[in-house]
Amino acid sequence: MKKGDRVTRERVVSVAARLFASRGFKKVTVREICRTAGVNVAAVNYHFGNKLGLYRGILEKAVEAMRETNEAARLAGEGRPPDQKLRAFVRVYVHRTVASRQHSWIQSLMSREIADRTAAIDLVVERVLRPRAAYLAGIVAEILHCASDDERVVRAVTCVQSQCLAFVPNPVSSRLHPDLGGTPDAVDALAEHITAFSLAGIRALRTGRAAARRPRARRRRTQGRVAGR
Amino acid sequence: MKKGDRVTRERVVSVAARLFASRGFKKVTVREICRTAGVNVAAVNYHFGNKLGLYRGILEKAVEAMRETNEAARLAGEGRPPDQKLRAFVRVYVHRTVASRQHSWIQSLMSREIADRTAAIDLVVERVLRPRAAYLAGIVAEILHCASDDERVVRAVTCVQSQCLAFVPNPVSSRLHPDLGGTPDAVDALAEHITAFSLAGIRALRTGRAAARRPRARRRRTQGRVAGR
DNA sequence: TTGACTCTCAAACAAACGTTTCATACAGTT
DNA sequence: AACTGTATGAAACGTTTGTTTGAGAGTCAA
Repeated sequence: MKKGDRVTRERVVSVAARLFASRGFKKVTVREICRTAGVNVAAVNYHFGNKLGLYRGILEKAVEAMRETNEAARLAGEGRPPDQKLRAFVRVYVHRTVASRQHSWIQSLMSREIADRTAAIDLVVERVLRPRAAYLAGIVAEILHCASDDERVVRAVTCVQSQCLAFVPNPVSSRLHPDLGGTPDAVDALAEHITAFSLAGIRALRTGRAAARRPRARRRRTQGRVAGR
Repeated sequence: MKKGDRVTRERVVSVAARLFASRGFKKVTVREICRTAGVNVAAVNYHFGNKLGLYRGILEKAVEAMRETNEAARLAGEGRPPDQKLRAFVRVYVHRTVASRQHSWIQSLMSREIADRTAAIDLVVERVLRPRAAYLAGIVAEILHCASDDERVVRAVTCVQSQCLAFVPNPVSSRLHPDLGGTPDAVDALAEHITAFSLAGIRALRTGRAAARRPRARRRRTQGRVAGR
């Protein structure tokens, strides 16, 4: 039997992406991929050289999708004041990563890649994360009226990104909270929450007003407990 | 040759904890653990039943250490006003997770567990994460003058926790930023940053002041971009 | 000394793994 | 019809995997 010229190849990619995302590179076997896809075991080696070649192909596909998300989130706020840029970015980003079933496998794959560093994590950093961080740093710097490489900016960007990622569904979050609700309105509310929280946090860094009502005096009293183990 | 009564067992645990944390359950072989520990291959099966038994033992050790961190972070702020409680919690927590070389393997193991859900992730959720979330929820609810199960509280707690975790060193963060500096002063500054950022964010949820200058009008204009792919 | 018990060791086991092989089937070209 | 290049199939390959085995070394008590 012959399936067609590229049918097998795409079937394998589709199945493998889902399986790699949910269980990782090592735990998924070539046999399982091929059985699920309904193709022969040799298909992977024929079309992709070997198992790692298949994984790399999927990783590149994920990177491309993430780049598109970056671009869309950037365009959504183009020409607006910085706080609106941030709001637009968070909104698009959260919609895609938290809500979209279409992109959920990417987040799983990435969280695994961070822990496993199986293959080229550098590709993800250079083509996705660094540009994204740079864009957000520009926004934050504008709000704070300071340079993009200011220590406060770098930290604030990390905080904003971490908050967006904190709400992507995973085995832990689904166990901690009943359900976050995937309806567009709920996601909008979530995005607005993150934006409001972050904007207030960023602005607090301007004067350090909320930072320390009792700036230094407390420190010595709690210090002893930290080292305890 | 005989090493001693419990020497082998502890050597295996020590080596395996490090290896599992850095490369995951499936990728680490029993042979490698035993070779590194300088013991026989059969030692794992003799002392722990099988490979999974060894892994579970290590996981329980990690859970116990995390519970201690929770406790220490809670005690550090006992009897203080809520914002000081939060500050104390973040300070202890960040010191242990971000700076301490002693606890770094735990974070690696957990981030892997979230992605892999190899074994009892429920144990971690029930005994560590849920109590921690509940404690933080109490603090936030006190600041916001509302119930602990308010939607804003749940979200704010998630945001605070995500910010703390965002600064634990991992392959991505070390590639994005040159170095966060592990000196106690730098960690103190980081903890203070997170606290200031979070407190401002939480307080912004009281009135929704910073939340939406242009509450709803913008939504329709950006909506089209979200779905784009 | 004897016996029971705990622990370690080298060797081997069966299963699962990624990969290779080779025959064969199809489509397009000459 | 004959040839060529591409794709698929069933079977097998050599390795690595977690685990088991059985002999033996060490310790303690009687």
